[in-house]
Order: sequence, then C-alpha cells, then structure tokens
Amino acid sequence: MDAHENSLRRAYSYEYPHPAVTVDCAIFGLDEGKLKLLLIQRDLEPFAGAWALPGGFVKLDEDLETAARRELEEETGVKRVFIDQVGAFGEPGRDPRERVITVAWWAIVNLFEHPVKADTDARNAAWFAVDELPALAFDHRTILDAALARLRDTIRREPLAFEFLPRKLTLTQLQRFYETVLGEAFDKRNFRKKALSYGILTELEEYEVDVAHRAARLYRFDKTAWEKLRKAGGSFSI
Amino acid sequence: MDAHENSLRRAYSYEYPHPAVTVDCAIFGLDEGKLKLLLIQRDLEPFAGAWALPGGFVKLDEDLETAARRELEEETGVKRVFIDQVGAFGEPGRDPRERVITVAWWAIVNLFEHPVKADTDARNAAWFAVDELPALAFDHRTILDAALARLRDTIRREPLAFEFLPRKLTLTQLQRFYETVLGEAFDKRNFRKKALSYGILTELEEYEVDVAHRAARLYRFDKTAWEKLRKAGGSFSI
DNA sequence: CCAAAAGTGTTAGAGATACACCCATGG
DNA sequence: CCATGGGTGTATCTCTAACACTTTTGG
Repeated sequence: MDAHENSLRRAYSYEYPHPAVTVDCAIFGLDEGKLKLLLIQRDLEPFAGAWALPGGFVKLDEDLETAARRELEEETGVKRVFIDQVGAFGEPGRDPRERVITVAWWAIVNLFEHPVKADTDARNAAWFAVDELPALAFDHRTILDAALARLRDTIRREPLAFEFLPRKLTLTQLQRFYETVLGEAFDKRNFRKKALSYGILTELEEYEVDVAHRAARLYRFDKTAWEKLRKAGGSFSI
Repeated sequence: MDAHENSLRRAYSYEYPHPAVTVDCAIFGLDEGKLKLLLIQRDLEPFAGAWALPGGFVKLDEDLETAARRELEEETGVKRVFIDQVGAFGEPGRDPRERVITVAWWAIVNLFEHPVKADTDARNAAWFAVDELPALAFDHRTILDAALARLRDTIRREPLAFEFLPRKLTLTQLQRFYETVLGEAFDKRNFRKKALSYGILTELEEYEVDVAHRAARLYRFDKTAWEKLRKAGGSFSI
C-alpha cells in the first residue's frame, strides 16, 4: 500500500477517534479609554483559579459561528455583535485531559451601548486591560495574541472602530481609540482630514456635554454610506 | 441555573459528543503560466467521482499543521513547503454522514523545482487551472474561495511569489505571475522599479536560454536580504 | 483669567502613475 | 529583415507628513 492509498483509506473511513471540539472567544471592548478583554475565572481543574477566554463545547447540530455567538451571549448578554474567526488551535496536550481542538473567534462588544457588568464575584468574570492581563489558562495567551493581531490588522482597513465607540462620537474619541489599540500616535489635523475624507461620518448638530472645556462636535458613523462606498470599490484605511 | 452556570458546567464537562475533525489542503502551484490547484477524485460515496481538496483525519496525537503537512506530502511528495491555515469550516451537514469539522490550509508547491506528476489515473489526482475547476465535493468550493482570497491577499504583502517560481527567474516571469493570480495588469517599467526597490532580488550574470528573442536576465530571490529587511521593520508590497 | 481640549490650512516630500522607444536575438 | 519580447527614464500627480496658533468653555 502506498502513501496515497493510505490517504484514501483514511479519507473514506470514519473509524478514526474523534477529538473534542470547543469554541473560545476573545471578546474585546473599550472601557475607560482602554482596550479590554473579557475573561472568566475557572473554578475547576485544570487551571483552577486561572483566567481563561470564555468558551465551550460545540454542539453536534450547531454551526461553529453559532456556537461562538452562543458563548458570547451567555457571557455578555449581547447579541448581533461583530464576530470573526481567528482560526483553529489544536496542539496535542493543550488540554491535559484529552485532545481538544478549539476554534477561536474574536468579537467586539460596545460597552457604551451595552454596559456588561462582568465584575461581580458571582459571575467569576471580569474585564481586563489587554496590557495588564493575568496569566491565562491553556494556550489562551497564544490564541489571544493571534486575535489581537487580527484586531489590529482589521481596524486599519475596516471601519470597525465604531463597533467600540458610542453611536455619537467625537473625532478625538476616534483618534484616541486608534492610538490606544495600535499603540501609535497620530497627528490631529491629518487624522481628522483622513477620517472625514471617506464621507462615512455624518456631522451632527450636537456637541459633547459636561466637559470642562470647549465641547466637541459629535459625529455618527453612516453605515449606509460605507456600504455604498464599499460597493463602489472604495476602501477604508487609517 | 442561569446561562452562566450552564456555560460553566459545559466548559468543565467532557461528556459532550465529539465530532470528526479533518484537515483539507488547497495546494496551489504555477504551471504553464496558470495558477493551478491539486484535486483528488473521490471513488467512494458521498460525492463519488467528484473532485475534492486533498485531506484526511487528524490523528489524536498529531498537531493540526502536522496533519496538513502529512496530507500534503502524501499527495505531492514535497516537504517543507509554505503552508498557512485558512480556518475551520464546520457547518452541520457539510458531510452527509456525520458531523465533520475541517481545518483548511493553503499551501504552495513549486512545480519548477518539484514537478508533481499528479495526472496519472492511478493516483486519481490532477492539477486544474483555478479558473477552470470542476464542481467540488462537500463545501470545498467555499473553502477554496477562502483560500484563494487568502492567497491573493498574502502575495501582495509577502514575497511568496518566489515559492511559485523557479529559483532563477526573470522579472517578466514575476510580473506575469502577479498578473495571473491577481487578474490585473501592471506597467512593465513601474513593476520592475518596484520589484527591485526592496533589494531582495540578486541580479545574476546569467540569462534565459532557448528563447526566440533577446534573452532576459535572471534574478534570484535573496531570502537573507528579505529577513534582514523584515527585521529592520521593512515591508514588501506589490 | 486660566486650564483644557477643539478646531483649522499650507507646504514639502515621497511614492504612484502614465507613457514610448530602442535593443538583442532567433528564425 | 522581421517578429518577439527585453530593457530603460522622466514628468505629473496624488497622498502623506510635518507643523502652530486661535477658539470655546467651565471653573
């Protein structure tokens, strides 16, 4: 039997042992000007007491994205958020008990529109600033690094910043967001010029309130304009 | 019991039924100036007779990338090629027999350096031009489309074109490659200027042979120069 | 009136694009 | 000598980057 026949036999056999399959979610939000990640504290071994990405088993009749959204909603109560796959992580031994392959996702929760109270002991869940994270269980640090890379890469090319920010936002908020997530400073005038150049921000006749200085004008992300721009072959880039 | 406790119970239980997990590979190569894909013809149901991406089950003690490389080597005999994950595909019903989650990969085989004879009936495998593909088994068309998108996206930013081309290549070959894969024409002078501007192509004192016109100069991709450039924070872009 | 952040234009430089002709070789 | 592709330079334009002062508001 050559390697090819071997491969064929395998491809047509369902006798192979099956690993466990889970989904894990890196759920990001913006809070107090910091990029935060939602973690849950494990209470059972392995890694009891350690913090981990929310996740769980995929049901046999459930799509992978559905499973990820279910976990996400169970932890945050929020539906219809942006979610995207990071990839599959399946190193043998990543879970000491048995072979577990996990499909990782990253998601954005808008903490301005949907405050997620995760900081009560009862829930064993908390938001952590991504640059002040505790040690994570399993290979979740690796998964998170991949998710963060995807997040940073994506927000440069897609107008996803608005998923993090209030519906009515100032240009300075937008700039601070990019500076926080990308760890890079932008020139105020150039940033504003560029942000406005795509025509996807509607200037409102409203202003910040309760600030101890000149109130900034508010803008709203115009999703329709963005979809029209995208259909016309346009792109977004910060 | 609230949703959270539910989630915790699930997360700590290993009682869940396990799906089958496979890897599938979109193996690309350049042949006769066309971007080609290696497919195998199924001889068993479901989809008997249909063409499919090479793939197979993941062994319980085997890393996902190792499994993908094993399948790839079994089909092509080639080791140490570029390979990268596309992602996991797991729609229930994508395999009519049982729940199968597949982790898809895309890979490049250099058909100039390693001619892969896949066109014999015995192997039931063949290279197809990606714009003249037969109908594919399972959801492999979806997987392939994702792999193709990844390929096109990646070759603009990483010097992966050289994985497709002969070790000694002409600038016209390089340009044709990009034009073929991206479906876009480039200006000859601008293309050459840009390709040479990164300093990752070594000009050889050798020329094409056996051509019915002026022989073109040969260049070699300088991997060391590219690694040095990358470490210095440099980038590549066509 | 002071502190704090909002808001605003111009210039210089870099990189991208557009473009046409002569050269070398084999048949 | 002809057909085929190889090889080269410049001008324009667009986008990016650098840069400083006035305005508004609350305290």
